[in-house]
Amino acid sequence: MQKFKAGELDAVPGTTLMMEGSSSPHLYTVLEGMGLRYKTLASGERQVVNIVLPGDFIGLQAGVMQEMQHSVEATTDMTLCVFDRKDLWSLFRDHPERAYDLTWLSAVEEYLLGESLAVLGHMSGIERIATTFSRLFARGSALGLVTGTRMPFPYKQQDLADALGLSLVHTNKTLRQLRERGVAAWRGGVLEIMDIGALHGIAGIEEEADARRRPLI
Amino acid sequence: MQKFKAGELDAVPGTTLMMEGSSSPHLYTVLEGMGLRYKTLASGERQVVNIVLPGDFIGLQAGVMQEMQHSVEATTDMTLCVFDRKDLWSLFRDHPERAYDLTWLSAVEEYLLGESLAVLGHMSGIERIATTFSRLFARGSALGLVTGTRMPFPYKQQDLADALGLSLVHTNKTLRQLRERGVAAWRGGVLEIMDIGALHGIAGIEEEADARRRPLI
DNA sequence: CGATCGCTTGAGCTATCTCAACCGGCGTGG
DNA sequence: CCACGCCGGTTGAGATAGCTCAAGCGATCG
Repeated sequence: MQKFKAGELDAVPGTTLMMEGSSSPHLYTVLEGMGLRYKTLASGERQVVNIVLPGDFIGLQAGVMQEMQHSVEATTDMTLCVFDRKDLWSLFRDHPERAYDLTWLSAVEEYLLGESLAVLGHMSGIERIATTFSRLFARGSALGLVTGTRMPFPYKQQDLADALGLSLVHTNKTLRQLRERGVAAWRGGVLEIMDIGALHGIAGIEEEADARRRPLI
Repeated sequence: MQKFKAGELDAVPGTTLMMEGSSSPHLYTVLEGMGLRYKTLASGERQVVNIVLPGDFIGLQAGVMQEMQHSVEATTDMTLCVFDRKDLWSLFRDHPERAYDLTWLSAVEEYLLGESLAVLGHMSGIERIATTFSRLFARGSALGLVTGTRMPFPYKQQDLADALGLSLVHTNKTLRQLRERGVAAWRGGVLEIMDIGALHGIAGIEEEADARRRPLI
């Protein structure tokens, strides 16, 4: 995509990269850092749609639709690769293989959202957290963010609560349970998986290893 | 897309058009009828991801990823326009404007899933149902499915429950509430909106039409 | 006519919510 | 350098939305 790259952007924690309802002139690829993608509801509450990690593409919606339907915010310092939105069409015209990749990304995104939907729709608090930790850890592994049993997870409990549709209080108490049971501990921005078998057990993952799942990312 | 059309397919109620985990040789556009898109969870429960209406595209995931991550089933008789999966790449190569449309569709899909996520994450039972009815009615209007205050909605209560992450019993009791309050009644496969204002009120839609779309600072 | 299916309703149970308070660390201003 | 205020996290207690179990009902079908 070199010829589409318009520059690089450094963002500090708290920066809003995309605003719900607006139409950004830029699209981004995350090179470094972590963020959050979220929607703000009529009630003022926040639904975290997903966690943004390196490699993620930001702004496809704004690219093909009129405007973004969610906001994106930097949680840590981030480095982003910037593209011009207006180049998007020429990418489709001149680089079909790139366009194909983009659509693939979008399909993966859709897949992940479907998974999340199932988590919110059918799981208890502790199952939601365990599932989230498990998937996050897998993603983190693929990205080389994992060191031994730990990976950075620089969010607030409120962020996780908003992602999982749980109250802050209940999230906190459930995290404590996982900690006391020796399954996983999340403190000081670091997630430590102490017993991945137990974690999968809680998450309802039947340890089928690779029988079924192909690496998506 | 004429030149990609490979044929038409008629499906009877209950037909599985796409199977989770499989890789279909065909993609479809819905010409007529209604269906359901759903995931089956490890626990055997079902998460309805969304409702399939005429105009919807089915199978993009199978097209660009290895396999489908959800199943699609016909609820009523359906007529579908069939495409060959192997033509997908040539579409990107030779018809960028079509490829662009496809990506647009995918982005819209992602948007809808994000909305659903917010519904499951932050709304009470009655709010979920009201929101769903409201959105459905809007979609139905655009498709010309609405006659006066009614539109066909040929599903089971269990389907709605599986979509909204509620138990069947609670769904039933909540539907009764809406009926008794004179807001909406769903019987015999027909959804009737009796008081759309009240419906929006419950759904938390503030009737501001277009005023809302500019919270830019 | 029995069986099945979708819908309805009742009753009790509990996961999760809300309200409320407190605690430790950190940054800022006096 | 201290004191204060704020933020994120922690904990307790009471309230409740929604769950599960269980039973009954009417229509449709073979």
